[in-house]
Amino acid sequence: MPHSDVLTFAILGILERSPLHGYQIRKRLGTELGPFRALSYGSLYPALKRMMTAGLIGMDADDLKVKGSRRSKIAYRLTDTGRNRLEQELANAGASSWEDGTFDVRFSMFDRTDPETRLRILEGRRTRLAERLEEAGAALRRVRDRHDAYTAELQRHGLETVEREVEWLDRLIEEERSALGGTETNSA
Amino acid sequence: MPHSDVLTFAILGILERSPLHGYQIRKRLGTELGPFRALSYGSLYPALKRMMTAGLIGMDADDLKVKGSRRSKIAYRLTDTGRNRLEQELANAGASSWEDGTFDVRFSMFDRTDPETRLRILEGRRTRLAERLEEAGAALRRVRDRHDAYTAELQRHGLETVEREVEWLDRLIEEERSALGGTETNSA
DNA sequence: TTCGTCATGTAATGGGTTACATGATTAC
DNA sequence: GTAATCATGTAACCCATTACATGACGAA
Repeated sequence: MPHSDVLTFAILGILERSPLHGYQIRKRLGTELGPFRALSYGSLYPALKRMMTAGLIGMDADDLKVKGSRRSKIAYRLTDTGRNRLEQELANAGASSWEDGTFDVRFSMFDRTDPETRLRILEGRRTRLAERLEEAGAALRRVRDRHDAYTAELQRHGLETVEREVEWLDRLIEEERSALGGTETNSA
Repeated sequence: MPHSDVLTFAILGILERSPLHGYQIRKRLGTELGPFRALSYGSLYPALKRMMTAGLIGMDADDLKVKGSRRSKIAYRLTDTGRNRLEQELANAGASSWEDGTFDVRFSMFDRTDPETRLRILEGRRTRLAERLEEAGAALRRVRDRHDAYTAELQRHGLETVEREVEWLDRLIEEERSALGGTETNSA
C-alpha cells in the first residue's frame, strides 16, 4: 500500500490542482515535466481506470447524464482517498524520490512539499549522483587506454553531464538551506 | 531485414573487436556506453540466442568439447553474416542513428565509421535536438505563468541540458568538418 | 572451506508503445 | 464541407527487469 507507481503519483499531483480530462492530463504531463515526453493513451487510460478502481479518483461526466447513451468527455477529479494518498507521498522523502525516473515528477511537486522534505530529497539525489560519478570515474581510469578517441569522448561527455547536474543540485540545496535559516540541517 | 534492434547492433560492434563471453559482453556494454547502465542477463542471453538463430554469431565452446557433458564458458564470435550486417549498419546514416536510445551506441562505433557518415549522423542528431528545443521553448513561452517556481526551474534545467548537448555536437561537427578538409559538405 | 566473482540461463512480470477503432467540436 | 484538434478507449506487441536456479574457479 505505501507507495504507488510514478504515473499514478504524477496524475494525482496534476489532478489536485484541478479536475481535468484524460486528454488534458496527457498534455500537462508533457509540458510540466521534461518537457520532453508524451505519454501514450495506451498507458494513460488504463492507468486512470486502475485509479478509479482503487478509489483514488472519480469522474464528473459532463454530458453523460444529459443525453442518454453517448460516451463523452470525462473530467476526472481526486477523491478524498486520492488526496490522502497524495499527501502521504508528498511527505515521503525515501529513495523512491531520488531515483532516476521519479525525481523529476517528485521535483515538479516541490511547491506542495515542506522545506525539510525538499532538502532531504535534493540531498538524497545529490548523494546518489555523486556515488555514480565516483564509480564511473574509477571504472574509467582502469580501462582508459582500451578506448578509442570517440568512446572516450562519449564517456567524458556523459560524466560532464552528470557533474553539471550535481552542480545544479548544489545550487538548489544551498538556496533551500539559506531559506530554511541557518546551518541547522545535517546531511548523511 | 534492413536494420536490427539496438542491442543486436551493440553486441555486433563489441564482438567485432574480439570474441567474448556473455558475461564480458555485459561488462563492455556497461563501461563502453554511458557508463551508466547494466544490461540484465535476462535480456542479454535471449538476445545472444536470437543472434545465434539468425546466424549472426557462433560459439567457441571452451571446454565443452573436452569433458563430455558440462556446459561451461562460451565465447561468442561474429560469423561472416554478422560481420556483413555490422558493416551494412555502419554505413547507414539514417534516422535510426540519431534517435535517443540509439545515438550513443552508434557514436561508440565511430572509429569504424567513415568520416562522411560520421558527419551526417552528427548533423542529424543536432537537427533533431534543435527542433525539440524550439518546440519546447515555444510551448514553454505559452504557459510560463501557469507554473510555480520549481516547475519553471525544472524546465529551465531541462532546456539547458539539451542546449549543452547541441553545443557539444557543434564542437564535434566542426572538428569532423575541418578534418575532412574544406567547406565541402552541405547540411540539409 | 568458504567467500567473492565468474558464468549461464529461464519464467514471471511490468511498463511502456503502436496500431487500431471511433466519434465530437471548432475554425476556415 | 473539410481539416485540425479534441477526446476516449482496446488489443497486440516489445523490450526490459526481477527473481529464481545452478554451478565453476580462485584466493584467503
